[in-house]
Amino acid sequence: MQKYSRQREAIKNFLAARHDHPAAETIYLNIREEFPNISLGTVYRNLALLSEMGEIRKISIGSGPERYDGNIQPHYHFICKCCGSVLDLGIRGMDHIDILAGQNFDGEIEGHNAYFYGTCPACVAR
Amino acid sequence: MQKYSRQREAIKNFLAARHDHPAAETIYLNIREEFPNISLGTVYRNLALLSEMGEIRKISIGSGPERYDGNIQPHYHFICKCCGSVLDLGIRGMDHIDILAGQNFDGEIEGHNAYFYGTCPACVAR
DNA sequence: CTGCATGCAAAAACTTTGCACCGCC
DNA sequence: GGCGGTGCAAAGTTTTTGCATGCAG
Repeated sequence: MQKYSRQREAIKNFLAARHDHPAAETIYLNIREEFPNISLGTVYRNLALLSEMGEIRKISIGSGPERYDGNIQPHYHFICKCCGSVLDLGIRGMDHIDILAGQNFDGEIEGHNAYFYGTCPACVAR
Repeated sequence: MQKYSRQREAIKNFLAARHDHPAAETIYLNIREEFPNISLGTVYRNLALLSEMGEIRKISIGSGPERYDGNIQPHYHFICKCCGSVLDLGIRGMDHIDILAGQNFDGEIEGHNAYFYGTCPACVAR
């Protein structure tokens, strides 16, 4: 059975309040303001636990450290090639792609991971 | 200017002949049969070069080491949660998703990365 | 009390890099 | 011969893990 932990709670709350998809290191540095003794190991352990429990989402962006998202509603991400930021995209009508993918495939498709890349609004303006 | 290198050629040919999307380590172990003195560093350097030149494709599968694909034709991948194998999927009609993604977004979408996951035919049978 | 969670540090896993030497052009 | 490529090893980056101690149930 799992026990309550203030550290885990703090990590979860921190992620719920952010929308910039921070990496473990960033989370660590921020949580440390509330728990000066917390260790990076604990942050990683709790991020793994929370994402297994489905309370947060782990997102791989192709290079660099993994990012974490407190928003577990289905949505997609956009990665700016220019500044590296990770933005949320609200895309509708993409549920069918699993079916599309399964059409000439004998295995069982459960789902997919996808992200888009390009130049974000801020970098386009610059 | 870039020079010819037998090692790079061998890596490229090796990838062209495989369809299982090997990791750098696997490529290294195999190329070593032809070039017993080749180093892992050289393998990584050439994989980076080849993928920058667009002669091979680097594919991130969410966890573990990066995989490499000698097939540069546009196609998608399927990752088996059971055995970890990476299979090719021939999916048609997914080009529109970049447009879909750009509909409520002010940045510029260049493209996307996506992979599907589930249970592969071999693991379903088992 | 019992056992999961933590802090700390060491280690693992993966990839990159500095440097002297080698070999393509 | 000049310069990019290689081999080797060291180091960098990100993540995991062992262990003694702490704290929730």
